[in-house]
Amino acid sequence: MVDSRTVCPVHWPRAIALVDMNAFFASVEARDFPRLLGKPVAVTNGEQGTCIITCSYEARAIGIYTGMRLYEARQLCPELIQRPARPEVYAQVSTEIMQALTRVCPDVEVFSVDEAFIDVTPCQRLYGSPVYIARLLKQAVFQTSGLLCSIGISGDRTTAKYAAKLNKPDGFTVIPPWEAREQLKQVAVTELCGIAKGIGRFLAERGVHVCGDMQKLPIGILAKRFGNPGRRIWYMAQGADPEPLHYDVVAPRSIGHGKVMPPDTRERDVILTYLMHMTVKVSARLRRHHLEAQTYLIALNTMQGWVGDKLKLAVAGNDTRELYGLCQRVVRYHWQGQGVYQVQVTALDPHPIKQQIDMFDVKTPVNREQGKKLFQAIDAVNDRYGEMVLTPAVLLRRSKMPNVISPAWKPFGHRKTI
DNA sequence: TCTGGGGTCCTAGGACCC
DNA sequence: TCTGGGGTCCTAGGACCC
Repeated sequence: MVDSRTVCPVHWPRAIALVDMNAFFASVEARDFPRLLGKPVAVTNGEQGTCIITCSYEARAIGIYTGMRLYEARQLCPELIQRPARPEVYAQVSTEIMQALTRVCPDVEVFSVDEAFIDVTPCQRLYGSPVYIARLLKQAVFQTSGLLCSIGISGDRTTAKYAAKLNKPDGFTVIPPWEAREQLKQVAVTELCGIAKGIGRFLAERGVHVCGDMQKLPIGILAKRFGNPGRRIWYMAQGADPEPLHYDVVAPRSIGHGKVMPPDTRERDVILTYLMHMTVKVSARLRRHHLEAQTYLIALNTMQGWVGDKLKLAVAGNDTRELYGLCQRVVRYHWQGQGVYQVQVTALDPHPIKQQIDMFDVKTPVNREQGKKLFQAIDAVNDRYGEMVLTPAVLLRRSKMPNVISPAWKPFGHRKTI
């Protein structure tokens, strides 16, 4: 969908592309199981998953969408095909795609498992026009993965992202930077990445509905209410988002897992078992990345809202048993028997393991040295034979619990959760 | 439609200090 | 001990993303 006027070989002062895989997980399923091609397919977390993570375009055409309940979707479309997610496969495909993009242009920001921003500005010297480079990127994705993607290209990241979703699937949308402001004029502000309900409401109350309205609003109003992000929004609406791309893999601020459980669970043992499961996952992930944390957030979502606490270990660590000890404390002191439907265990401010000289062996519930060796052995087995092959006995009953993948998974760094 | 799961960043305001 | 002035740290909560 390239407008002929826009295919001009001039050098853009700044050129940003966004590559977005179409219905990524569902497309991988269809690629690997051709009988799914052209059919309505919904991907869920495991066979038991009741929430649709993503679905094919055939399903979307019927009105099915991400986040929908499976039973609801089946009412719309009885012949809907459910596929359990295969996180390891998606992770692998994603990694290969990101590497392929990097070979075309080195300046790639991995935005999520199925999206990447590419700053193609410098590559213009090598390849020529940004439009041509975008073609190369699209080709690279297809040659590597056999999958189609949508590309948006413009002079800033927000406009590029907006462009990418204009023609899906298999889109190719160019908005030259000098046309961005004009083309956004009639676009609802909430279409832009970064403006959701809260900010959208604030803007609407001030008469700003489409991007063109933003000029009526002094930037200072947004800055006062939302700080720097507010200031950025003002520019975004005019096709001039100043935000640069971020290439560094930064250390994570938190590492956590949560799980929704049967509603109104009141059995202490069941709650503790779920917490144990989250504990095993969080601590294993910390160890895999050679991280530890001192503070953990442990919380239960009850019918009356969240209860829980941030608890500190005497010394930063990642020992499953110590962490579980914190969970027991939270249940003992913060839970009064209310119905629980969700548990959460999160390590806050994880940092690389510090080699400490334990001159005064701090009194902790477990022997740290021994614990370290034990978990090194457990992790080694699980790395080789699959997650949770070796796991606390109470979790065995639940061992069918699937690995989940979130669209926020990134192929590099710590957000690799599987 | 929100009970899927996993994250990020920012701000206001209180406590505390000199 | 009478609306000084400036700084830090921490937390809760809001907003947003895929």
